[in-house]
Amino acid sequence: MDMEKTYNPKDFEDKLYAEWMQKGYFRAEADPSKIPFTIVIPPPNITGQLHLGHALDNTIIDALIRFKRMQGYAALYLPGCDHASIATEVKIVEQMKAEGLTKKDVGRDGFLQRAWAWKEKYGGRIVDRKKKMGVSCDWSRLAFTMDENCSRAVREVFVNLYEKGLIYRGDRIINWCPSCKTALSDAEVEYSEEDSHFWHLKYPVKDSDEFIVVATTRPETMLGDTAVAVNPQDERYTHMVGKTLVLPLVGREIPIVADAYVDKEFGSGAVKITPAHDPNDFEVGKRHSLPVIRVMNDDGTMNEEAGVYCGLDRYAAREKIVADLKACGALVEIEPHKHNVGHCYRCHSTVEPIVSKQWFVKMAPLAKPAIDAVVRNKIKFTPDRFAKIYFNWMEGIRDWCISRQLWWGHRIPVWYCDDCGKMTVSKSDPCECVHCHSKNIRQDEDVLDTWFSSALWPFSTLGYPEKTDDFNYFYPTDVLSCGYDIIFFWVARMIFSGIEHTGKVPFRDVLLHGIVRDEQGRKMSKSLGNGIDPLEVIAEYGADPLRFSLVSGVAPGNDTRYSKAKVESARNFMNKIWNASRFVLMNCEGVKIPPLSAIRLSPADKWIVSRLESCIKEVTLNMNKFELGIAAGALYDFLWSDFCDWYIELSKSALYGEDEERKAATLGVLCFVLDNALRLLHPFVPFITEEIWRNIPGTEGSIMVADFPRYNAKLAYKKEAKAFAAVMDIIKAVRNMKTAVNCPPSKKVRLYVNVPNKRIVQANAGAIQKLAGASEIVFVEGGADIAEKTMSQVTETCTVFVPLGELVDPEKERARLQGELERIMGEIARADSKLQNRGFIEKAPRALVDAEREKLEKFIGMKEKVEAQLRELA
RNA sequence: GGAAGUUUAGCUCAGUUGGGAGAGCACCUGCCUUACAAGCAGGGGGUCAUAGGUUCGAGCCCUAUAACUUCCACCA
Repeated sequence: MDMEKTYNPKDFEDKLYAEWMQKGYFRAEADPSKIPFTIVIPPPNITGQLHLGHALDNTIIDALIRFKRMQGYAALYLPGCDHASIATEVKIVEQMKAEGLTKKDVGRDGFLQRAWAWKEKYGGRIVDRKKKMGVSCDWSRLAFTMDENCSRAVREVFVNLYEKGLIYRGDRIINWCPSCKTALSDAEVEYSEEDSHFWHLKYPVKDSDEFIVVATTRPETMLGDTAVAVNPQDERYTHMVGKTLVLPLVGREIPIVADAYVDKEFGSGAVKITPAHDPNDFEVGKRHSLPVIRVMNDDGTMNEEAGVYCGLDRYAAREKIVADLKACGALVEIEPHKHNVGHCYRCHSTVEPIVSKQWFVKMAPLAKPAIDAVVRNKIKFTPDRFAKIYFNWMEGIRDWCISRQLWWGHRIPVWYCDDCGKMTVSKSDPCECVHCHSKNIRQDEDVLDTWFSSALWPFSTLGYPEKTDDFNYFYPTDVLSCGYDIIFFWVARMIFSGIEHTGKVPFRDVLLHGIVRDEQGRKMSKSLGNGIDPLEVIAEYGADPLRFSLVSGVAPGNDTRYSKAKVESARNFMNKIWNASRFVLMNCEGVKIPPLSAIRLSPADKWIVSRLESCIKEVTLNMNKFELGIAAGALYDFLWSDFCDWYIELSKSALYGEDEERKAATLGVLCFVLDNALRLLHPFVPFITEEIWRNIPGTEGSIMVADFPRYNAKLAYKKEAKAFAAVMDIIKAVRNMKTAVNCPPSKKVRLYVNVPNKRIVQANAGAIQKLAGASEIVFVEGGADIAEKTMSQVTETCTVFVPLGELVDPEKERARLQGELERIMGEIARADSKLQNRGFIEKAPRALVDAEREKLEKFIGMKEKVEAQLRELA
């Protein structure tokens, strides 16, 4: 095999992806002989740029999918994208604005044409770009929230909910975005604290000198006041309840009402009531049958009810009203005040609570089973602390406003009859009113909240409402992975929707990850300009390094920081694997490689095989626990330290030796370990593992569909691995001593070794000579039987002596040994104090106490040996 | 107002039923050792935020405090 000296992902990533596609490896079939494993993608917006959040999510999901696929599951990673009603509509409006056009100019059909054109152009692009990440999505099932099937599911669900009385239409206070000119759900409002004021206003009592002071943060809403409320227990005001106030500027007569909602202690204890523009006031208004006077238009300007202020923008009106109030003496005080202001999550305009006729989903009956499902562990959150957040939201949930005054989206399947005035709610487009059979029917102008269709994603993409084979086989899905920032928008709504419409929970596990932040820990955002385009990272470093860097060091639910240094470190790891493989494969040329079962394993072989098995165990365990960061870390350590730094180096004496059988055996072990390691690693870094794996002698086909390694207890070789430590200790000791005296590593030295297990040292003499830079190894029983002056190192398994020669200063060596002695004395003191502790002896597990005794003995032995060395030097 | 998370080496972070503090990067020293300088070998560096408690034993469990971050609520 011809391998370049450095890892160059460009040479093979695209090529391999095309090949996987062509071979159909991503396709998941409803195969009764297999167990299904399904993950649906969190559908990206068709407006969106691919960002690192997607990259993280894609990597996590793809790693899980590839892991399960290799384990023999029918693994389906279902891709798609979201029409993103508001976000897309905003983009199209911007696009038209650039051409000097408005929605009105192009009309609904013209607008939708543009939106679909946008979807064709960009929707495909964002999904396609994910291919660069190496994700093994089943592209034959690519879904879109507005495609035929998803739209059918939306209608089905809407009508069913309506018929059950769980969808209703009514006048409620909703969050209104004056810029997007649509209603928003509670979840779509983001609050942030802003510096503002309390304006204290004086409302005079009719035909009296008395007055009441109220305070407001939105003085312009006073035009819509229809009462002032006080607490019924508040003695300051009891005598005034029932009296009439005259609203300044407007002159409207409004009552003083008593309502327990008012907090006596807060402010003046009197609250102006504006039922049309405040949710609490709306409730108060209902209780007291107050008129609802809306003073604002949909675009945030004041309407005819505002009288002289009509036509002014809400903020201009505020200024003028404050000035006028001041002029007429009604303004008592302006007090600085910080308060939380709601903003549209798409355009960030300040939202206005406004009374409006909208469609709602009644949440209480849906929330209950959705809570139960998590309580009874039918759905498990990872990390489980997010279950609490979920409960908290679900338990306090209010009805969901689902109608949007937009054009791009699923149009509400309700038709109004111009003749009888009744509604027809239908899964298919009706041609007449179901009540009076009139043909004069008009469909509701509004569309549904984007999240209404996203909520159905795990089943609408699998064929629902039809009971298709796919639906029966792949649903419920297994894991839902996404960022914790969309628990409310998406996860919670999928849970109650799945339960309500399919009778089953939509997934068994919710795996949440954090946000990918920039190097300084800031959120990546357009305004900061600190966003990173994954495609640029891939172009520079490759997809595998990006994937590995994203996944290493992450824990579920935790935010993670992106840095170039991390990607570089991952790239270096890829390069390391590349070169280790190059080394193995180069040496394999022209050699018949025996299978592991035909090899008589050397101690070193058993050691690395043992390490491999424990790595398999750890990786598998952690993948199952969704601890991808730990699994990736275990692989990094195994491959770099155990395999490259130790085993490959150890293997060289055999590979460059004369013994052909041993050489072939060593290559057999190298290939065995490399093969397994690559398969373990494949879910994280699919490209490089595939590129190398298929060149390993004995492998066939694609690593994508190879078996994931299984732990084999017969290959654990625990005892042998432990014994092998003596060999490694000798090598480490010699290196250590050489460094301590500035002796070049390449300088060959004679070794004297005192070790109980001579056999294992003898068997690895070649490797020791090579790795430690030794000329010969002489076994001794102690320092005394060596004829020359030496320096020495005592390890847990052996004592190693190296002749001092002329290079070394005996004084320095004495100092070094003295330091060593102190360290050992410290260990003895630590172990001894533990063993002197009656509580420890009596209460700690027996094995632990025994281990501690063993350590103590060992250290005492080491101490004696070091002291002997010091005497020798004297 | 309620809740959650974080606090461990200079930096970024691991630390899986409590049992001798870890990695990467950075730093220092020495190496072009025939896979790899995107490398090899060796090394320095941490009262695990603070204060109590439980325990024979606490980075880990409990309580309180502090700082930072986030989510929810929205008393005008």
